[in-house]
Amino acid sequence: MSGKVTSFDVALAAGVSRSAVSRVFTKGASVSQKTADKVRVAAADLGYRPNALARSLLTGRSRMIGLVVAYLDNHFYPRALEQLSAALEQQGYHVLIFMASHTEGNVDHVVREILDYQVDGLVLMSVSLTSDLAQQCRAKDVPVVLFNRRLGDAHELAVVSDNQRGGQLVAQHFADIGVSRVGYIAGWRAASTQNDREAGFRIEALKLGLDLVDVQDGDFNPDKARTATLQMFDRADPPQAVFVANDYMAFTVLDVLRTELGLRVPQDVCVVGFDDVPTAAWKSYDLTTVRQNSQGMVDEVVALLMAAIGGQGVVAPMPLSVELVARGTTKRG
Amino acid sequence: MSGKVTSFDVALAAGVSRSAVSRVFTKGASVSQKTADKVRVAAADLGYRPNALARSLLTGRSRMIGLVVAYLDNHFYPRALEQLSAALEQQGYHVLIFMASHTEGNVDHVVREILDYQVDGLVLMSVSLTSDLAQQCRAKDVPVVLFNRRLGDAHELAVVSDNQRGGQLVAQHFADIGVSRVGYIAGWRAASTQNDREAGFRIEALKLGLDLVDVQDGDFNPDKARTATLQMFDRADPPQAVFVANDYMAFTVLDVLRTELGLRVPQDVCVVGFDDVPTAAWKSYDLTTVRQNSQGMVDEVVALLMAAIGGQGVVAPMPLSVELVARGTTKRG
DNA sequence: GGGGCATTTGTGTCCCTTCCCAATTCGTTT
DNA sequence: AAACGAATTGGGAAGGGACACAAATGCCCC
Repeated sequence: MSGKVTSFDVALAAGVSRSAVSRVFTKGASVSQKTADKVRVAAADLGYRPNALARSLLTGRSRMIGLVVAYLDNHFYPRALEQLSAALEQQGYHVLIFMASHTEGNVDHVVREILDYQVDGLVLMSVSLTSDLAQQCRAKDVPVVLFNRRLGDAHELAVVSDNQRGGQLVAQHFADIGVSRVGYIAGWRAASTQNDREAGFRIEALKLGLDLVDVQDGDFNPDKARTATLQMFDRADPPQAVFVANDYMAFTVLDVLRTELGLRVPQDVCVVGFDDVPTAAWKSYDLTTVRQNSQGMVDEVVALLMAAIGGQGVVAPMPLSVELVARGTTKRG
Repeated sequence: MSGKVTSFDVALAAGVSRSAVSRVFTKGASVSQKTADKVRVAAADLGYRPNALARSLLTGRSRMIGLVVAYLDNHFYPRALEQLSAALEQQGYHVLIFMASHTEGNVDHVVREILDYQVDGLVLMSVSLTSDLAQQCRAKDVPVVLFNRRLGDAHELAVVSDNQRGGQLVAQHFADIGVSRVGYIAGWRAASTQNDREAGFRIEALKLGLDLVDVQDGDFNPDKARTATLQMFDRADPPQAVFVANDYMAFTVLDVLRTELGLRVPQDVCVVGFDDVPTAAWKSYDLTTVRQNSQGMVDEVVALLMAAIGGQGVVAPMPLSVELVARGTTKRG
């Protein structure tokens, strides 16, 4: 029976005006207790709920945040998504999501579509934006927050971990456990996370006198990581320890080392990943890794969004601190 | 400069009326090539894009689908989410997502909020709805599709696999590989998937003369699954093979068997899961499992939604067929 | 009881588009 | 060239609700 109940219907039933109804559902509006009750009864009776679209059209705020996410197969992102969604819901925002995995390179197209829905802000998880479109977002006053990626733009809002420090920690850990010949399996070369992790690792390795035997490209892709691993160990003096640019690849690396190459971890070779996804703690992998504070990153993203939407000038925050979690894949002796 | 560009601005710039502009952006409207060009140039010039909210308000279609998803830590759902999102995007729909993991029991509240945004349809992934709210959705003419769960309502739209057949396949597989004493670690007892899998397994096990030594509750929760496993194997004659109600728990079961109980899989005990999530194929687990055709399920969901939105009467489809994928955890001899 | 102030209420116009309908233009036919 | 049907165009309304403003009511106190 309640096909389309409008504020007018409720007003009629409650014997008040449309605005009275509106005010009852608008926080902080001036309504007497008596009318509020009348309206609320009538509304419940008719099953009325304000039309969020109509409201948004008028207020200019949709209370929707657009989210573009690329890799849900990397376990880091489902968790981040879950946390982000929860944090935004708590602020009364909803998430309009878009999956970019299959739309390689052409994220602009989908971002524009999301923008059509008048989202109040945009979060990009490991996805880039052309500076042209970033410009448009700024013009439309839609804040854009990058999650787990920097592009290097001057006034971009990016939330990242201290990836360089993470790489550094790995090198130190290698030194601590007494390995000297090390290898690195890189992520996607265009990603700031990859480059920062590598830089930190290289610099610290050099400082500690570690011998970086080999570096291979893994592209944050398990298949590539497999090839990279085979390549890296197809030599007389393979590394004693491998740093893999993220956990997702590290799992494959471990599988290849054990299953295809018949090596024992950590006795024959040590492995360290990056992210500390839940799977890393599973006993079959028990992977030593650098933990990203994903909840902290998400909180920072939300804080940034809220501030920007509120019209406050915001600046990109400091990189979040990371910590090395030592597990079985580097337990020697 | 393009703070808020409306169709009026474009009309002015192109020297036509608002309606002309609208028609250019409405597929299948009658516009001459000449005006279309003029408008398009002006629009591109000003950076104009139609306001999806205003459009929806008028047309009564938002081209948004509400999605409520509970467990993103179970690897089955990120993949399903990715596929669903992709399939809907292809149909020109967008996904308004809501995470229910933390909002135990009270999904009604969030569904109502999503409904406020005038979504054209609703997908619930392993989440239930009170019949009261389901009634409201029907009244509002918003189709609700259940993914991977049945509730048993007469005219509910549910997309599920043939879970009973899946349980049956597992029992047959156990018989094939020559084990007779078997165990079952159950999922959440209120879930139709759990009950169907168990029923199929029990019936076929009985038929084949397998001895169902023990059944423990795992609640689809790895922690519970750990306890369940310890319990199940704390006896003189433990099962030779265990069927676990989903892969997500099965991984933990494998870890417990190997690490905590020192058992060899498959030599000492065989394990079979359900879902065939990507992780099941990873060499460290190499888990025998029942494959759910997740893409097929998603396609069915989308087809159902599109038909219902299009006003066609729709009925719940047949359960999708499953297949047993034999891997290392049941490779005996 | 009336003046003055504060609170509550209703009216009107707007948010941005799409759709309906009437009016105009175009192309074609006899 | 007139006439006619088809295609295109612009004006006005509506969709559901919020906000500004003016009107009305309530309240307190002298």
